[in-house]
Amino acid sequence: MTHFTSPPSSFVTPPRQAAARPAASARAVSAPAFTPLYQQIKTLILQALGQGEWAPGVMIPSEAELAARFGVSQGTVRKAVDELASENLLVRLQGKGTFVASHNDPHAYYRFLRLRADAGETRETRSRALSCTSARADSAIAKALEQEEGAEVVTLTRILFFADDPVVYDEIALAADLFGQLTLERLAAQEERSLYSFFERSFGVRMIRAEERLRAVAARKDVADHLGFEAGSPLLLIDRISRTYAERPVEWRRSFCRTDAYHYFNELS
Amino acid sequence: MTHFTSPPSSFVTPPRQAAARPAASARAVSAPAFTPLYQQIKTLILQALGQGEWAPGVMIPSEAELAARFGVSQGTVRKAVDELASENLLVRLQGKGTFVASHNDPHAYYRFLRLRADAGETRETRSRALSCTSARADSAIAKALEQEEGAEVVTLTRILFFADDPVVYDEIALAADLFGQLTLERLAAQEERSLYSFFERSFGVRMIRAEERLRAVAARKDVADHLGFEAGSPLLLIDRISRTYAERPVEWRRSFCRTDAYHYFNELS
DNA sequence: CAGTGGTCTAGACCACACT
DNA sequence: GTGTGGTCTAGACCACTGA
Repeated sequence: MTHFTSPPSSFVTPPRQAAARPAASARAVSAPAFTPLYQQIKTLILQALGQGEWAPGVMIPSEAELAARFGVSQGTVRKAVDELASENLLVRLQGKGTFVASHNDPHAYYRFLRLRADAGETRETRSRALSCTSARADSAIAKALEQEEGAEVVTLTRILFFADDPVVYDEIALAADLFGQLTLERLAAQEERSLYSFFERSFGVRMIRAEERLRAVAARKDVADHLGFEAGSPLLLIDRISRTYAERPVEWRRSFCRTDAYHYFNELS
Repeated sequence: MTHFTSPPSSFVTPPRQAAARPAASARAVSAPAFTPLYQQIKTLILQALGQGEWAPGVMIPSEAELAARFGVSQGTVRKAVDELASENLLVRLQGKGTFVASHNDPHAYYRFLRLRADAGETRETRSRALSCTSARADSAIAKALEQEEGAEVVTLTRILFFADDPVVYDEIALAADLFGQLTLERLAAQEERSLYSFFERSFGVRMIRAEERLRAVAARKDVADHLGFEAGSPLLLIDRISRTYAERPVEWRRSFCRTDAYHYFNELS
């Protein structure tokens, strides 16, 4: 399909203005706006990803194939894929192909872990699950997961160690429809690099985005005990909401972090 | 200049492989690698920015002009400008032109401020400078600013208010060669939206990147007093190093933040 | 070698903002 | 209307990977 002269294909229907624009009387404000072809392609690829057409870690079709499939030029596919790659949903490897991003990729092991040791490069982490139960969402968790208060969630707690040093205590709540089969046994048995690798491989849920809100708090007694810290000492509290495809929130997490020899690193630009 | 057939121009000298690659014996590992044209263009634009050829906020030449100036196609310039825009060094405005990013732009007022009120959208901030003196860099500040220990720096302290609520206490150290003329009077007199707007307009120094390291600490007595807080209460400590062009670090900053009704917001992807 | 992504060009036309 | 950036195409060739 060419952008200018060919009839719209059944796959992609670029809203050519004359026909696509609603009558002026139908919309008072805010023009319908023009959606570029590459954006539509991006949406189509996103849908394929969301529907699991391509599993995490596998190669997606080549640019030429995608161009043929969607009836656009390779350059247009390229722009769509470029954006998805810059959003960390795809990974391009020259000479090899384009792959679905996965938390099992070595480069992504610590994609969501901003905590670092003050000295040394070591991020040898290990976790110990403490509990895993079914529970009812309180108002904060329900709101975060966009569910009704009292909805069923799976909750778990764990400790994260940096080189055998207990540094983070996590309280996690997961959407029950996706993680209903999670048990402490399965958590203890898994040997993945990160919880998200485990979720991805065992539950087919890929976390693609997250928001964090950080605060300084005084350590609760139980948390302090887990971290070998004194109650009342300052801890970094991180509330995180993680989302999968289509922006669906599926994890709420509250982390308590020791920052006596560790810090949260962030780059601004 | 065409990529394939024309001789190299004096502006851009793409390292064509046959001639440019050093003899195998000269390098043991790690090939010299190929540098794309658009990368070279990007570097040239970056140099022009660093040398102040275009002031912050002004429009840079159109893509067609830049293409002519550098002897490449418009598409190549476009790719270079695209990347600089995605790094927040340039701002593209369809129909208007491409502009040098500035901390005076409304959309950039809070570019480096990740602190938000828990409730409400208001980020009406105001600051009060407390002190401004010349000092010697201690080892931490010297290291951050890539100077010798004991080098002269300008130090200042201030309080940042959110809607008349004192929320952040800042200790700031600045490279003396750039900010030697800064005084408490000038700080008190300035009415810019942010310190970086002020630095940009009055000292010609544009902050383009920063790194932050966050920790939870117990409030020092003096800091607590400034924030109307109790000494020993948990505060969020943020160490920031800000850089101008060519990655040069020019500001070290330590912020103590109340997080009782505010939080540090971050997005992960 | 073939297949992948990566670069570069040239040209046409669209969307948007001014004047 | 003119000028700006934005989209799209078609085609050529380069760089890298792995069989």
